Amino acid sequence: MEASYDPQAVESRWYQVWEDAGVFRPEINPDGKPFSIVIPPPNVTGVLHIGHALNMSIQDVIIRRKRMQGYAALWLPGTDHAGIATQNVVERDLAREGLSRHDLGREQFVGQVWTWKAKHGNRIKEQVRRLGFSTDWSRERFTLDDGLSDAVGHVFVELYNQGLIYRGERIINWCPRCHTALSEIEVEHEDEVGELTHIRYDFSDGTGSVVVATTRPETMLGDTAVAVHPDDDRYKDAIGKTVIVPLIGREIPIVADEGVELEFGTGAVKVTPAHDPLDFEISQRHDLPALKVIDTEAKITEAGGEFFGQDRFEAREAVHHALKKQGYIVEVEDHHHSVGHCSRCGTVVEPMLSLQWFVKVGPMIEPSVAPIKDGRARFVPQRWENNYFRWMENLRDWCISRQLWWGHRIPAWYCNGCGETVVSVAAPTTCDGCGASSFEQEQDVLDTWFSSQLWPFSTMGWPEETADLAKFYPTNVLVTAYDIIYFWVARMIMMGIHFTDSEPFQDIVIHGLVRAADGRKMSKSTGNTIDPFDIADEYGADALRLALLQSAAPGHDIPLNIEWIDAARRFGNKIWNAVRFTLNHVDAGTVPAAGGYPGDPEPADAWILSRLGETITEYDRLIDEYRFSDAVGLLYNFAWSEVFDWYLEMAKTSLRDDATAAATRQTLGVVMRDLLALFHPVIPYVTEELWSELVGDGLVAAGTWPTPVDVSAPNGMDELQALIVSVRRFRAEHQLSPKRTIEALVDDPDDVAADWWKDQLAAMANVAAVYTGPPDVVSGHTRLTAGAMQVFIPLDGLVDVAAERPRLEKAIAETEKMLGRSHAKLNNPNFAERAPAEVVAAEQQRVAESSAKLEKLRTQLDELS
RNA sequence: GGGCGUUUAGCUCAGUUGGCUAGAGCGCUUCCCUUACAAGGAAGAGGUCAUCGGUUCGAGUCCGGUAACGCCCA
Repeated sequence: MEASYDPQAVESRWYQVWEDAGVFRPEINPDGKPFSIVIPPPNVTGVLHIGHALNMSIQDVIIRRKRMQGYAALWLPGTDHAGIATQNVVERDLAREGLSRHDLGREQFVGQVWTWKAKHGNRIKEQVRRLGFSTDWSRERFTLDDGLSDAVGHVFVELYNQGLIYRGERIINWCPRCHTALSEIEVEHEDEVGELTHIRYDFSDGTGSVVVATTRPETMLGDTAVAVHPDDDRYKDAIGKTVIVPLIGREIPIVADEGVELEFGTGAVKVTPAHDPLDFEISQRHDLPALKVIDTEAKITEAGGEFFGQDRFEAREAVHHALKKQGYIVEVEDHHHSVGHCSRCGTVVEPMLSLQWFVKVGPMIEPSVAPIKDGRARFVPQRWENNYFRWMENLRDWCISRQLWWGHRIPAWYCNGCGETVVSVAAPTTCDGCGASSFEQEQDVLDTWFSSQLWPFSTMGWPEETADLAKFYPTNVLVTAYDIIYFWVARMIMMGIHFTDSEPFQDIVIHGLVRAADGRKMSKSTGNTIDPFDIADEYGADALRLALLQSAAPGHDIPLNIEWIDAARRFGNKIWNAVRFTLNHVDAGTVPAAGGYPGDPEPADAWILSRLGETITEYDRLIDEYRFSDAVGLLYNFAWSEVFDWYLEMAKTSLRDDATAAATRQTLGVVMRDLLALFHPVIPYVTEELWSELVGDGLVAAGTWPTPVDVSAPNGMDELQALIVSVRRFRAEHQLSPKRTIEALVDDPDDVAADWWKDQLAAMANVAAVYTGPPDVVSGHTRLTAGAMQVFIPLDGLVDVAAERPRLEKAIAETEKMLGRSHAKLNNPNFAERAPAEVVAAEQQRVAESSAKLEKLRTQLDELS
């Protein structure tokens, strides 16, 4: 083995081995209980970012452990087709050649996208492998696969037949750049400072005017009413009158509607039904016409008169200018409001009246909330369920049609004879209405989320009743960041309940977003992204995974600091070297893959085995509770602070003695082996490599999960460790070289430690101890205590007696303070009365210990002089 | 405007049934190249747990108010 750990060499070696051995297929544990996770499918156009790395690191910990525990564990990978994003990418390529998708035509364009996907779609797959994630590639899925597409068609037709999908004219969010409708959640709202323009609309009878306030003056071109609140005294008399739209000259009514906010602006609002959702609702209630003044290019339509053809923002200026010139502008004030942007391209979305397909969500809300309410499925951490409930309660019908070519084409046909709409998976042959046999298929495709909402079951073959579906659905866990609870999680629950009569997963594990070290969101535009593959190349995939998991406190964002990754990398080197040390004493490949604990361990061996058992129990508990940060922290500290810093050092002493070496060699081997197994789900590469050195039999990836060892710690270990630390501290305070052996007398009146620790004290603190009991004359010694045990160090010739004084005085002061605190507690009658007995007992114990210590310290101070 | 979250060591963060003498990593100080590891070891300094009030024998932890910051929704 190399003296230091080289992640690159190790991490390129193992993935293929795992795959070839079929480790990632549930079939490796044919008799195991099924356990399944479906991956949140990344976007096929994309590259994995550090958020994916976190998301998948968590899933890998869960699934690798379950696999080692003997479950038939399935982690199903795949990607989604990301309608807009993918189409955009290919269109961009075309644009470079001066072409648009319309030059190619639909069929050829879609072919081109498939070609692109074949060429670049494997990138993600390679990245997933690079980071060591143990997905079952034999079950990889893509949302546009035949099977998944069948599921989409089936669901669309069913929902349509159940009256839960309809086509209608509604206000939708239109992206003028992507040229498609967007759903509410594809719109990102950003606070912006705009202007609230107050415009005067004169009554047509010349008796006065009302002033309306708007953030979008250009939409006035499409006004078909002015609305006020029915309870607004200011406008009581105006209701029923008509006003003239400035610049346009159209006469429009003033209506009373409860939807108007009394406090906003002047209390009177202009109503533009074709370009504002609220206005559209008002128009429905008052039977007002909707007039489109902005087209799909975000340009003013002919209805906009002299502004025809202008871009909407240009028109805003122009309209404002014209109004001002003609004296209609009463006031302009700064105004903070939120403006919707296309989540894909950042363009300001245009609310627009449009004929689209919608899912009627109302009837599905209650059934989707129920499983969370009654605990059949749960969010971890639980607080996310509130967000879920709130969102579900406010759910509006979901616009699912997209004016794209890349995606599932809507299975609706329009009869060329009578215009009848036929919804069916296969193209209809004859029209029921008119008997015609010529149909035109709907041009639009479905929102990508429409297919990914089926992911947990469509990937397993649904609606076919496949073996996988029977065995692995519903899945056990879903792991995702909180930002797509609405987009995705809620819809999967909705569809899972509706179509499979089962919640698609039991535990919904929500994690945070990985942010830049300064806490800001990572984004390409601010240029503060960290590429997980750069990290993997420089520090190793294991280091990245370890750092992410250590930081992954449930549901909280993670500011990613490169120092953490560096620390994680150093851990790899540390465990590497610990195994290297082990192999100096244990023959390579001789440690059994499981079991093999010594029957008669030496004291230090017994101690570490007992601590190992406790650690396993706690580690299991924390992972079962999805507290990955705590779990990994626990194991990390156990490995480094206890196994490496204490046990390996104590083992050296035992290994030198033929009488004790055998048990320690055995312990060393199994403890290191179990550590590798426990760490494997977190840092799979280095542990697999070290396993191959140490165990030489099978793969840890297909190994057995350790179970707690039934061994008790020997008496006296705590005291021994405390004494060693005390001696080292004494040495440091008095600048005594570690090489200088300290002579000491040791007293162990209760015989807590027998005499096994004497060699340890010598090796770990360079103390030549004589085990005698206290010296005849204690004066001139300093005394280090731990419990009942004491070490007497003669100061003569070692340190100036006076130099010990400050140390003792400080220790006395600290002990007095502690004693005082304990006394105060115990003197409080309520404490003794109301606190649990064990707490009181512990406090009394503490008093006893502190008193004894204090007494010794005081005696010692006297003895110095 | 509504909701949620955060505020703990110089920095970034843990701290889940209230018992803490409050932890980790990095940074800092001192010593040590001891044959697993200097990508290391040993010892140490550093915190009135944002703030005010309440509940309790006991509050970083529970409740209420305030402030600052962040996120989501309107």
